[in-house]
Amino acid sequence: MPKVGMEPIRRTALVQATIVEIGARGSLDVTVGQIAKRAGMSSALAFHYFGGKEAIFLAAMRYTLTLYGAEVRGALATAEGPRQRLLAVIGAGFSPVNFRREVIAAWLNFYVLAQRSPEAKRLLAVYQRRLISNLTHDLRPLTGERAGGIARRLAGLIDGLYLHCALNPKGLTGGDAAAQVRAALEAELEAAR
Amino acid sequence: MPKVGMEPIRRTALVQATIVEIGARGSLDVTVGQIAKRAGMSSALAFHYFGGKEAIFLAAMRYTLTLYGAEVRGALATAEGPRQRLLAVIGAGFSPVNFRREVIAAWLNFYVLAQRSPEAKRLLAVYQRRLISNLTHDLRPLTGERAGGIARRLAGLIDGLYLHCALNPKGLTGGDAAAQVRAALEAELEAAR
Amino acid sequence: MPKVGMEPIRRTALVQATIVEIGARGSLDVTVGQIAKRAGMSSALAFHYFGGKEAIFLAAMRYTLTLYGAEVRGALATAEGPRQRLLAVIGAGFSPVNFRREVIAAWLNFYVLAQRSPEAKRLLAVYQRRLISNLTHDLRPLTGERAGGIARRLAGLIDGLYLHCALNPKGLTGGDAAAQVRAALEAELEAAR
Amino acid sequence: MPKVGMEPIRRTALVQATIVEIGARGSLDVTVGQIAKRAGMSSALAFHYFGGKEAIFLAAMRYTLTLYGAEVRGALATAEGPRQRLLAVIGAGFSPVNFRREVIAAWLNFYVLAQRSPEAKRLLAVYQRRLISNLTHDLRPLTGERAGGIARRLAGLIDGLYLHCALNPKGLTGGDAAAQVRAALEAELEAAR
DNA sequence: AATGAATGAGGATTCATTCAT
DNA sequence: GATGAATGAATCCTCATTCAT
Repeated sequence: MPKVGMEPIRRTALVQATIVEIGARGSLDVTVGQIAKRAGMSSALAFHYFGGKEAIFLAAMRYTLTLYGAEVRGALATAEGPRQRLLAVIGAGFSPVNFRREVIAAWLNFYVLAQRSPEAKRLLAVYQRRLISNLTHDLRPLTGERAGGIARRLAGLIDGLYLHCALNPKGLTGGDAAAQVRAALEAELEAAR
Repeated sequence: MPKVGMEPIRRTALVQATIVEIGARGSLDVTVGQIAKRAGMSSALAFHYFGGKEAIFLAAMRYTLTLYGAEVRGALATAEGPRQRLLAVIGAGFSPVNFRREVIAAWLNFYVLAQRSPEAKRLLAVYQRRLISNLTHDLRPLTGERAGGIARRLAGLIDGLYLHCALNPKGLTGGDAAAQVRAALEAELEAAR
Repeated sequence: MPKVGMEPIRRTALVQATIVEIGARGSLDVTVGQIAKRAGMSSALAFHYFGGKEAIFLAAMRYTLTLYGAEVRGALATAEGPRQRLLAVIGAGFSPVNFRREVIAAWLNFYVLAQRSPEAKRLLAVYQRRLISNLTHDLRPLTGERAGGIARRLAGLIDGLYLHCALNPKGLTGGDAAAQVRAALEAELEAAR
Repeated sequence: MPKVGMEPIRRTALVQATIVEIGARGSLDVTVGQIAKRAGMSSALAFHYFGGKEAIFLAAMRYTLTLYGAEVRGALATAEGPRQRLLAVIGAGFSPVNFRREVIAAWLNFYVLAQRSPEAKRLLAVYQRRLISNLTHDLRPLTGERAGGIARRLAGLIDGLYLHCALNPKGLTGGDAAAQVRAALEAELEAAR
């Protein structure tokens, strides 16, 4: 029963299905047919809306990064003072929305995608730059010129813990991981005092 | 002209070719034909020796992990005292042998492989456990019961920096990365004092 | 904004777009979507008017043949005497209207279409019969019973020169080609004297 | 039962099957699967040996042109004097080997292929050049400076008659067609006298 | 030991065509 | 009258894997 204005609905369905499929199979070896099926349509329609598999992947990346960005902004909105803001930024990455099994697996595979897709690379680079920039901004009042280095280390730790969770989803909850990053932050603040 | 005793030579050639190919393409989407060609033999022979593509990948993982393990042991052999030993463990991961573009890309893809191959997962888990165990062992005399947490954070940071290098090989040298981990170590030691 | 009486306009637009597309791509591997797009409408509308791709092609053929026929009739209208009439028939095929790159390419592909479509075959056969009949009619007063053979040869030459132009549009202008046919006519007339 | 040295056999089988299929369907809309099936192998093997559909088509063209060229050379070998040689060249194109339904249909489609494939275009151009050159060479002693024009007209007529036969295989035998070209030759010689 | 030959299965992509609005 | 939505059926091409030699 065809209708008008389906495009955004279909696109969103495909993007979400893509993340789920990548998460389920743990790799980008996902067929457009699988994605389309999970999204409840034919693969031909997926091609119609996205033009190609790569474009679907990139849309899924953008969607994920947008979700993450929204979470960060939301957390920052209510945070007061640098310390609270740092905790907000850290917590956002491990919030239930972002720290789901499939999303984590998708992240991992976005790094793989970035190896061959310049646009994917660019998107990840933007994410990293923003994260480091956010952290640096709020570390500066607390740690002065050390802020940049600390931010880089915290960002590295965050991504590393994501990697560990991609390997062992059961072994490390989002709360555990966030606690680890907070502990690292405390240590760095302590050392910078 | 077939020869005897070729097996180990062929296997090694294939394993190294596998790492190079994964590095070159940035993903596990590497054909057995490509690997075999780079190793200078027919794909049929690759199958003869390994029995399947998965087995080739796993052999490449074991090879990489073995190399890494040897580097760690070598560095530990000459290190004296916990602090030196910690620096040795940290440095091993960023030594020129291990911190090469293709090896880093291969590592990333081993995490992907681990999503679908239990054996790959096991190998990576062993690696992580050993790393954390090594770090904990030498952190204990310096930080007591905090050692476990710190080790986990340092391990996470190490893997996270690998991830960053997989994304931007030019932006972060092995030396830079190692310095970051050492800085984190210093901060943790400072805070634990 | 739908209007009434659009049918003939739409049909003509589609038919002309078809010839242009066949000319541009040099083959019948033209999608209905491409044709419809060039004609400024959706492919669904093209189906609405023609019922199928084959019918669009056949309409394009009829259009082309009609144009050609009109050119011939127009040239004959002012020609006086058999010789003038022969030159008129010959010239019509190489007139600027018919001897355009895309029309020539379309002709070639109509021969291909005729291999599988009986209707296309019929249309081309009618064209050939008329051409030979026209030539024979005016050759008779000049060459008597030899007229039929000469007509067949002139017709063959005309189509052969079209073929050569389909291959190398730059190498042979319409004027050159017409001159060749006229030269052949002169030779035949000379020999028949 | 795999054997060694199959490549030339397979290639030839595919090339011949290609001509038959193009002839049977009357167009280049032939699937590699159909060709491979008729040649008695899987389509994967066809790709293995040729690398792509286009390459199969081009090989079929080269095969056809080579066959034609051999026929011409064979006929010229026993011909004495310019007139005999001209008749030999003319006859070769309509000999039973070349003037078969499927070969004629293939020729037609090679012209279509030439619209999009530069290599196909080149091959046809070489064929035309050789034909005209052969004819000119033997016309010169008989017709002097008129030779070039006559050769071009005869070549055009030959290709045109091929086209007519592609349309109506029953209506014009190879013998009829050859007779027409010979008649045109006589007329030109007569007129040039 | 080594490989050329061979294929089945699968996957991205295209497209003619249909249909509800 | 007109179109966006939708898909089934191809089709090209790839690739892991097997096998006879």
